[in-house]
Amino acid sequence: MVQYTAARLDASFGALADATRRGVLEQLERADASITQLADAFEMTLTGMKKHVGILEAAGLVITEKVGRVRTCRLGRRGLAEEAAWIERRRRLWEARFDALDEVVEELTRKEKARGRRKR
Amino acid sequence: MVQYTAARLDASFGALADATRRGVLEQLERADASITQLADAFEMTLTGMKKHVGILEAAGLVITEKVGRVRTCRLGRRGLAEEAAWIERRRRLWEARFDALDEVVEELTRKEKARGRRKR
DNA sequence: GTTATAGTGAACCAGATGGTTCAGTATACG
DNA sequence: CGTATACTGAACCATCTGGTTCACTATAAC
Repeated sequence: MVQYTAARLDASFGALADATRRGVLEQLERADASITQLADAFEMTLTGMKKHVGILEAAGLVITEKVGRVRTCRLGRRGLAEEAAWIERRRRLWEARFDALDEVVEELTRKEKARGRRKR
Repeated sequence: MVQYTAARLDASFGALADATRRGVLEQLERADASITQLADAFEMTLTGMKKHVGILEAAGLVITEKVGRVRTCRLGRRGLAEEAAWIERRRRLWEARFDALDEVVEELTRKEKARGRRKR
């Protein structure tokens, strides 16, 4: 699952659109953790935290493994490559667009000044 | 508004978690557009599209200006800098974490092989 | 074998989301 | 002036979200 780009971006941006889930990811950067540990860290019920982990897992950002009665969560190896690529693409194109706009503004300003010199 | 990081990331990742809204951004990369044009392009009611634009605007990704009866939408200058930074940070830290893990695995593999040589 | 721990699943809740329709208002056009 | 266009706002709808509680299962620990 989480394979076609549009659905994948829906899932992962959706997963990132929540401060608790972003916090969980940052937590897992430091160390793998059980559901209980995460629930404690974010002052939430086990059930609530399990839902968050489920969303992160469905988005492919986290993987979990249950050993005995403990489910350990760790960062998914897939990471955020696709998301980063999408955003970077936007940034590059937007900047190009803004630069073009800036030129127009500059041009107008130059003409305005020239007109000012002539008229005033 | 859209100023403090956590709330800003909530808003912008939330805005990006929808294919229509991502599509609108890509559309605006090519040219500014009115609500009507966007609604047509995405086969949606005016009202529906206005809501999407509202969400993008609240996230600071789009700015709009109404002249006469037409509201023109364009890309917001703020762009996706903060979002890109957050994601890139994650990527760098995750890679470091995976590299560390890889070393452990490699170490174990090496030991395993050495043991194999001795015993077999 | 009893008890404590870790997680799971179902059901519920209030509020958000993604859409619609319908009834306006404001502006442009002839 | 009268009509068409472009948007706006309110209300409604089904579904999803983020959270809870409660009842249950599976595993550890004594």
